[in-house]
Formats: sequence, C-alpha cells, structure tokens
Amino acid sequence: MEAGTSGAGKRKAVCDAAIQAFIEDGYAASMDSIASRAGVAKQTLYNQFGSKEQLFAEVIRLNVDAITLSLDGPDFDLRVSLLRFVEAFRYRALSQWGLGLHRALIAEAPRFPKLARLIFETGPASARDALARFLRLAMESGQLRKVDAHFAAELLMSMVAGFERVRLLYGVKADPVALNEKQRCAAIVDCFLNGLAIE
Amino acid sequence: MEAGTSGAGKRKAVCDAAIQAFIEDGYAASMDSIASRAGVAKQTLYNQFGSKEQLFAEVIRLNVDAITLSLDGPDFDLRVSLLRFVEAFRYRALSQWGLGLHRALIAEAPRFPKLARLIFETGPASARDALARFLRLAMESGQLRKVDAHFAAELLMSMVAGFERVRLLYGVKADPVALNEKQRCAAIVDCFLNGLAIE
DNA sequence: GACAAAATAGACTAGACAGTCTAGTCTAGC
DNA sequence: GCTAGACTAGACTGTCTAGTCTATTTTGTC
Repeated sequence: MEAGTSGAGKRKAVCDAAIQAFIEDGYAASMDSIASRAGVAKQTLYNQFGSKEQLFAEVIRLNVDAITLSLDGPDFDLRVSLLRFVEAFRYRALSQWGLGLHRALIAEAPRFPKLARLIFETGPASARDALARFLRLAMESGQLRKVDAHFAAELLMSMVAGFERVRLLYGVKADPVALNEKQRCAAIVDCFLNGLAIE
Repeated sequence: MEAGTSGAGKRKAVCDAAIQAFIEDGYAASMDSIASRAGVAKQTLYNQFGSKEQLFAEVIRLNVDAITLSLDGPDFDLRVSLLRFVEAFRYRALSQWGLGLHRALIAEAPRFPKLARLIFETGPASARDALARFLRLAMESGQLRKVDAHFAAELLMSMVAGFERVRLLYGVKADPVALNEKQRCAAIVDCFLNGLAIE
C-alpha cells in the first residue's frame, strides 16, 4: 500500500496542498482547487476539517512556529550570535514562504482575530521574547547599554524585516546597486551594536 | 443646488466611500456596499469608473502620496529634523488609515502588480529617497558616518514601521509596559544616531 | 417650460464558490 | 468473501457578486 492513501496520509497531503494554495492565493484559494491539488475529493476536506475556516486555521497553525535559535549559551560572541539570528530571521521573513504566509494572515486578520493573535504570539512575539532574553544577558554582562530589552529586540527585528519586507510584499525587485544579503545583515548588526554600545 | 449632487461632486463622494470601504474590507468590499455608502446608484460607479479594478486603482492612487517633509534646509538640527520625520512617518504608517491601506494593497499586490509598483514608488520609496538625500547632506557635513544613504534611510523607516506595524496588522494591542509614542520615537532616533555616529 | 444629460431603483444575467448529497468504489480486518 | 468505514466523482443547492439593462426621475441649460 502506497503511503498516504488514507487517513493520516490524506490529511498530510491536504495540509500541504492547502498551505501552498493559501500562500499563493490567500484565503481566496477555493476548496475545489485545494482538493484537486491534493489529489483528493472535496468531500475529504470536509470529512477531515469540517469547514474552510477550520482548514485555514489548522494549516496556518501548523506552519508557524517560533524561531528557537541557540541564543542562550553563557559563553557567546555577541556579534556572531546576532548575525546568526539575523540571517535565520531574514530567511523566515523574506522567503517566498514567509512572505506568502504573512500576506495571507495580514489580509485575513480582521476576519480571524483570535487566530491572528495566536499566530502573532507563537511567531513574532515569541521570537522577540527569546531575543530579548538573550539581549538582557548581554546587557547584564556589560556588552550592551542597558535599555528596555523588548524594545531592543523589536528594533533589531524591524531592521531586518521592515522596509525590505514591504518592498517584497509589493512585488518590487531589489535595486541592483543595493547591498547583497550578507553585507546587509552585517551592516544591520553593526548598526544595532553601535546604537546600543556602552557610552 | 446642494454641493455634490452631480458630476464631480458625486465622484468625490464615491471616492470617499470607496477608500473607506477598501480600508475596512479590502478589495472584497462589494460595489453595492460602496454605492450605498456613497448614497449613489451602483450604475453611477460604472458610469464614473468603468469597473471595480479601475475604481480601486484610482482611489488607491489618490490616497497615496510621498511624505514631503521639510527636511532640506541647510541650517538644521539633525536630531530635531529626524524626530519630526519619524513622528510624521509613524502616523502615516500606523494610523488606522495607513494600516488599512497597507493591508488592502499587500493583499492585492499579486493581482495588481503594476499598481503595486506604482504605489511603492510614489509612497515608501519616494519617502526613502527624500530621507536619503537629507541623510547624505548630514554625512557630507560630518554629522553622520558615511554609509550608503539609501540603506540608512531604509533602516530608520524600518525601525519606525517594522515590528510594531506587524503587531497592529495582526490586531494585537500594545504591551501596557511598553514605551509610549514620544519615548519610542526618541529612542529610535537616538539609537539610529548612535548607530551611525562618527567613530 | 422644454430639452438633454445624468442619476436612480431595482430587476436581471452569468459565473464563482462553500457546502451537501448521492451512488458507487476501494481497503482492511475478519 | 463479507462488512464497515473511508474515499471518489460529480451533480446539486443556495448565496454572493460584478456587471448590464431598463424605465423613470432629477437636474442644469436655454
């Protein structure tokens, strides 16, 4: 028997098809298109998930998680750790996958306020909290000026996924003269470290 | 004759109703709801704009403009000017109006790629360019470290409308412990100025 | 007042889509 | 082989919406 011919296997196929469809077309993706993408009868979607809203909530929940980076060792090089974080977060936020999820969620947040809140907490807010804990360590060990750690964490995340994410969401290509990825990450981290350097 | 009973007056009423509807419900706002909001027959929408797509494009275009701040005087206080910019930009990006426009546009960008590009250029990109010109002046007069001015401008705009805009788009209220608006703007500008201070 | 342009209400078409239903098939365990 | 439960294709319902059409009324101009 081929894997995924029934039960949990089908469910996985449906989830994969659905997240792909929602990333491409937002919540407007039709149940028919999801079913045919998954190679499954439409009724199976309703058997497994009950409704489009529940399917959407389920696959979004499955596809958002915190960035749990190894930021917490006591013996760390601050700049190297931040660079690692910035590169990982940049990928999450600016890949086609991350952009599509973001777009679909932002568009539907007014319709799904509880889901939106949940996703915000388990996604961006949880990453910010982890980063803030890490930055607080750095502040306490005298490597950074002592400021509100949550504010500092939000600042760094904003620098990575602010203007540039907007540009990508609008579908505008990068200026060819602009810095490349690595340079940009390094420039951001350096600016952040300077900004919060001890006087 | 009452103002707005015909011709250009109707057109204005339709535009106002339409932008409000699109901000609240995105492109999904129905033509019927826009017509009744404007106190106008649906046919009038089609007489004036031809189609929903054209109406959308038109009202979005009308409602996006560059932030043209008085940033260009040769005798300026860098910190004060940046604070003024940051507060103005913050309002544009984080008001209900700005958030609604942003949400509607992001959601529909794949469907209206040319409009999206146009809006990006006349909105965020043009504000960035103005800020970059201003920052370049500051760099040349020795008030800031010499780095890519476009990069620096994007960084400052990101710091203002990055994480926090995402939070608001997700409909999540601010942490009550967080900094207030003025403090936040000041902290951002100070961090930016430190980050790009002369060695 | 007469005329033409524009607006109005509301019925209508055509198509898309969520969700249901049916009749029949496939699979697993006995 | 038999049965139960899941799956399938596809028809069907009801609803919603963009856009059209028509008959009527309003409005501005002469």
